[in-house]
Amino acid sequence: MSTIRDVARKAGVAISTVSAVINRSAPTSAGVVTRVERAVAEIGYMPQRAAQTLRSGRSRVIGVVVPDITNPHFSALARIVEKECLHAGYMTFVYNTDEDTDHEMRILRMMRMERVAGLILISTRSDARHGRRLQQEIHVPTVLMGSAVSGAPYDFVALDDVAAGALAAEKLLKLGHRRILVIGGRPGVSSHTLRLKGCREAFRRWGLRLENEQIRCANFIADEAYAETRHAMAAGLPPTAIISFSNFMTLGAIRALIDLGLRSPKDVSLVGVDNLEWADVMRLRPTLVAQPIEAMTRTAIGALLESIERRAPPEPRRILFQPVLIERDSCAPPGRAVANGRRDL
Amino acid sequence: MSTIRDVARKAGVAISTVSAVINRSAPTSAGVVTRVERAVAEIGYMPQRAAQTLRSGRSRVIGVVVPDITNPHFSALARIVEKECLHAGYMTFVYNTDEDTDHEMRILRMMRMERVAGLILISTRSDARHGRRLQQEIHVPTVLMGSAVSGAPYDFVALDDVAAGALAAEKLLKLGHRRILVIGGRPGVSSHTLRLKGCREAFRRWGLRLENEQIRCANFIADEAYAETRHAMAAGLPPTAIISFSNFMTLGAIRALIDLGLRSPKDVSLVGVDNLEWADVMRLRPTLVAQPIEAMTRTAIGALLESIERRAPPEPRRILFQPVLIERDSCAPPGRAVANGRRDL
DNA sequence: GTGAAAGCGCTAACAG
DNA sequence: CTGTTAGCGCTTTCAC
Repeated sequence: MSTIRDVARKAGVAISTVSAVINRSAPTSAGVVTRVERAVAEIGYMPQRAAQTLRSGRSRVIGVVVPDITNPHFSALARIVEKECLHAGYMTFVYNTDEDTDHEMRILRMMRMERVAGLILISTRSDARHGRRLQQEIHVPTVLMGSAVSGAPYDFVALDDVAAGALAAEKLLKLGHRRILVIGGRPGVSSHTLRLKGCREAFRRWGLRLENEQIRCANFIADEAYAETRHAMAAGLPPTAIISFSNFMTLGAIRALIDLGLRSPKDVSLVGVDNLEWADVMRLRPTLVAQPIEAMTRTAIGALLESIERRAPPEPRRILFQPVLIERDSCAPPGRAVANGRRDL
Repeated sequence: MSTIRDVARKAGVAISTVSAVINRSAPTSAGVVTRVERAVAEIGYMPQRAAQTLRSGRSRVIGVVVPDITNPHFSALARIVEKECLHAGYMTFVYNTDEDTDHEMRILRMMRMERVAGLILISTRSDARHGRRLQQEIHVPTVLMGSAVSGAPYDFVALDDVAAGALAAEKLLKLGHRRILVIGGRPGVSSHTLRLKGCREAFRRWGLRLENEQIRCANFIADEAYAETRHAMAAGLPPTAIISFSNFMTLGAIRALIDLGLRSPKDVSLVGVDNLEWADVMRLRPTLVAQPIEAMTRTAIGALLESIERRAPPEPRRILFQPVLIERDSCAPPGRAVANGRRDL
């Protein structure tokens, strides 16, 4: 593997000139540039990142920490981050927490060892104690996505979760549903808490109350949502409608409904939060509250790169995006079938 | 950020001793070990990877190059690689080629700059010219997955594509289908070519011939498969069955069939290659030829780590896994509906 | 076991 | 613009 010295020798210039040409870090004459570039090409020289990083103290790598890359929501996010970063000359380390806080910490420590230049973090908890641990582990510009963390001084880019919860609940309330089951995520995660808050507020606006018995937490896991749905529908007085707080849980609920031989919206209505790419080929075409994932991610990475470049960390910003209701076939007034021109389930 | 000197000073030992303790690279007494470890903990010391890499010439990072992380097949793969690598003390760089050969080369060059210790590569082409370019760009142990590359001296771990193609075709042929449309991937990619070969062989075994008009390449892209399906089904004499060579293309075909108001297996049968996690909640529950993705990936990463550790690159191996037919509701004899106890479409 | 010392390849500062 | 130089933090000899 050739070094910068070889290039300098070949091009007949000084080492520092080669460095200047490569990094455009000092003015260079056109003639020198071409000579250096030719030498680089001939030798097949590539700067050694480890040496650059060691010497400069900056790493040109951004860490992306997500719950589960297998979830289309996060793989879409990772994809966008990768592209934007590449464009800005950064590479990305993508890691999964599996929604496990200890593992999150372990990954953050690894990221620190790698001296990543910045972090995009979808954290597993939102409490202040977690915020403190985060600050202990993180020493680089960071933007939080998805769920906020109390007291953590980082930019936060996410869906307006209160609005999302409200949108889902309103849709059902308006149709006349009252016995609504909410399949929530995980207590302690702001996206769960705030969506729930949105639901509660919607109920209140209708002069109603969302009772605790109507809320079941499925930890954002499809199988748990499946179990909760089956259990709820088997009860003496089953819900007439279901709200699910995430894509995988919506899928779990759909599977449960199908396995029970229930139809939607005839037997039960359903609204899920998060987009589902192939919703329209499903037996039960769910009405969904979608997030503008691309815009959100671009904004996040933009904010991150900005705070990396000008090294002074600013006042933490909170940037919220509005959810969009995408209507399909899973909602109708309770207790009767609907004829909307589409066959359902 | 503290350095190894700080630790040495704090623990009252030599720098080289600290290094020996951390890397277990030389015998050390128990007393020294505890003293060093306490010092590390107290200071919060973390070795700087860039310095380790620079000095040792080894990087502890493995590059993973996939077509599209958004495809569940590849995100599952990435997940498994990440976990296995972490276990072995490696990190992973995951990058998307977007099925673009130039971009693949660009990524490989980046990987080289990063001095990755090894590569898991799902390449975009299989021809010998590509094999030569690969060898120019790659200078580390590598294992190819998914599609082979002619003349490239790397281990290859994949599905037995000929068997997969044959399995799909046999299933349909056995039911009596003759007008079968094959929605292929991309010419020049071995997974496409070999699956096609499998189909051809199956036809031959039945004394039939798969005509070129029956084959349409959709480049592994859902939208193109959608278009091909719509087009084929609108023809004067539409196919009675469809074979799709990848998960996204199967989804595209399903969407097309649904949009056309066609039912499966009543109007047309369908077999797809690749698993589809949520196949059972789809309007059209497709029979699929599945790959044992987890076993394949574990094998690949095992082979890679092995050739990284003992540095002599061995004879390239080819390890093939057998496909498994997962039957659902999308297959029946041509020209008549089937009553199998499940409602379809 | 210890301590000293030589770089890995690069950047950045400096005097010419 | 050039050439020289001093490290960045670590691993790895080597003599003790």
